[in-house]
Amino acid sequence: MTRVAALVGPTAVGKSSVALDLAEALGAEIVSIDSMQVYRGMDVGTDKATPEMRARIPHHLLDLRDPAHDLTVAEFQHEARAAIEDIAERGRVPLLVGGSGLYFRAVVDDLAFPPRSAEVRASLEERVEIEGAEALHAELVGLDPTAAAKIEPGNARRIVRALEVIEITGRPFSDNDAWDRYESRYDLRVAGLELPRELLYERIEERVVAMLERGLVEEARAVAATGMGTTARQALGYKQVLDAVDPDDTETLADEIVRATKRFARRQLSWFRADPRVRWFDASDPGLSQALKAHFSGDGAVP
RNA sequence: GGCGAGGUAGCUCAGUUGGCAGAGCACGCGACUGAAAAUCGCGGUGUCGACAGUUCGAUUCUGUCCCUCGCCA
Repeated sequence: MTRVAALVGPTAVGKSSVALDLAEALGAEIVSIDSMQVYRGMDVGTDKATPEMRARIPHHLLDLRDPAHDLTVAEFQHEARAAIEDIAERGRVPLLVGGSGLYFRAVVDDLAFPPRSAEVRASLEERVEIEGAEALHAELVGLDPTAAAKIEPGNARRIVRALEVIEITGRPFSDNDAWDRYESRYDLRVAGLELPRELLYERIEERVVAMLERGLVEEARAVAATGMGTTARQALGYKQVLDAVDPDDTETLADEIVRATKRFARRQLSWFRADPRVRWFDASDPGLSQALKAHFSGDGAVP
């Protein structure tokens, strides 16, 4: 089995800089597990690795698409696995670094993503409009009770997807039981980075201010001018810039981005906390670097 | 100093013809199957400015005081 190391955690804990040091120590190359850094031109807002960092350690899965063209989880899964194989074949260690929970599991676990159908989806979405999400949820209860039990009746997005898959594949949406198993297809070792909440929030605030200073507003407008798909369009920071009522009111803008980012960080944490494979490390610990190296190069005496 | 408006959750405010105080946001927790930086679910917020009076019962009515804002001087 291919040996894979992973570093996960919420935004702004300091994954990227730790990753560089770690990659050097492990003889690793970095595979970004980030749903937004795959878009070209979205650099300051996604805090993408700089050219200097990339020169130091090769980074994969960055700048895969123009923002106008959405990249799906399934495509990401495919590309990331290819990168992992490539790195391993060259005798180096793939180091996965990022905070996109679904993308992480898509790459590392045997999750299958049934195809999509624009027509089926469109008709389902129309029905949500007229009948309401609850009605479709009721229908899902009849078709796939297991899936229905796990999806809230108000969550139109997930209900639509479940019904779409059932219609396309003719099988229950809940068939994909790999979901609950947390069994990686690789010889995987995961480290999670965390910080006391207050500190994490402070760092988020500082980071947003820094992004604004580095020209987030200009970047967002430039990218928007060349076109943004639905996915890129909702990226934190970009969305707030583009939706701003008063573009000159930087204070309100910064405030909104900070709030959204904190909310996001919480959701990231709740995602990774649920993964039993993650071994947590305090990012403010002076001995962090040492501890991580020990964790990844040790011979498997992991919890 | 006079007149007016107001003081209720961390914030913005709603409300109670007198009967256990409620929304949004924030915050905490959770779910997560081709948009996931998405989408959705659950949860607690409290001397209702202070003191006195009326009342079985006052955040609500009355009085005094304090504070904030606006206008006038």
